Amino acid sequence: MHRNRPPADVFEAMHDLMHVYRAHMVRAMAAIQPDLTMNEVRALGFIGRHPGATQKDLVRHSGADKAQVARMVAQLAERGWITSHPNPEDGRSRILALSAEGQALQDTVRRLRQTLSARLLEGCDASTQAQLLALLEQLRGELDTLPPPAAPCHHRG
Amino acid sequence: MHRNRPPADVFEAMHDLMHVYRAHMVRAMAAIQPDLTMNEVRALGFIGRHPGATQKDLVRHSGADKAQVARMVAQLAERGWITSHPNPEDGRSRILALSAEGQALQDTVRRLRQTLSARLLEGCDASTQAQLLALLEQLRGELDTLPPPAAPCHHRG
DNA sequence: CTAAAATGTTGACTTAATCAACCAGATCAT
DNA sequence: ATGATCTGGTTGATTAAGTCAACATTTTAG
Repeated sequence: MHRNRPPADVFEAMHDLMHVYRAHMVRAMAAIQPDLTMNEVRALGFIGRHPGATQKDLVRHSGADKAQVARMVAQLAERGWITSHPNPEDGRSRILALSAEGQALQDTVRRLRQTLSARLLEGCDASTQAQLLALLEQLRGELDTLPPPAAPCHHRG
Repeated sequence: MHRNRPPADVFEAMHDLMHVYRAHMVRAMAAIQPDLTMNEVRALGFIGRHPGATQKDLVRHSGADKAQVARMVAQLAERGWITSHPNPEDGRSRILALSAEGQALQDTVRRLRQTLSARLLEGCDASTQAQLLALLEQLRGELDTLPPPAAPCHHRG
């Protein structure tokens, strides 16, 4: 058991890697902000990366149900991490943005993640790192060109 | 919105990629076996890859609660995907293995995953693919050397 | 103007995950 | 051996997460 034989394909390897990475992040996050889910961290990241985004965008990106996103957003706003202003261009939707505290937290998370990834990649030279990153983005680009799935995904990640 | 600016670090890129990949897999799996969770698929994969594994091994690998693993295993056995024989070397534990149906399903899943990954990687030459795979495994190896997290992770993957 | 679609919100419900107590088989100390 | 302790596994209760359907409001199409 626990033979750790090499995985058969890229996704299996990546999945395993993400699993371990996730565990590390969860642990580190728990030390900083215990009452913050990984989903919430991810939502904060998206909002920070996409200023002016609306809830619908978050729904599309996260793949989660819109009801669930609504609740998460409400809670994040209630806890002061994000703001949610009405959209002047569309009376139905609301524009999301990080609050100052949310921005600070987001910076902390990003620093944490970069520290972890730097620690991982310190064995590789710069060109290998760059190649890996480029490759990952290329892969995602190709995945996006494939017919998108109709069913909502469970995500968690 | 949906600017898709390049992610800042490897994990963000990998996370996004895994997200899209996962959605594809979920969709494909739903067409084959609608009543099968990704967690269950992953458990089947682990059992298939680690013959003679016990529930404890699955707990350690998946990071899920042992109660949850017990329930999942029970359900998988009830549905005929796996068998669960008593361990002759330890009266408490039970040895897990794929049934014939489970093995067949596992093969289907593996083929599916490999098709998807092949489709993704067809743009890369063989050496790049090999390098990516090696890099991923190296990264996981390094992650494993870091102090393991105490808290159980939510996984979903 | 009306009909249909889109965005969010809410409530009821199902599923997954967590926690704690527990049992039986192993381990260890004496 | 005997009892204390530990381990793998099971069960029940509780909590969190995710899903589904109905609704209000606004926008868009015809």
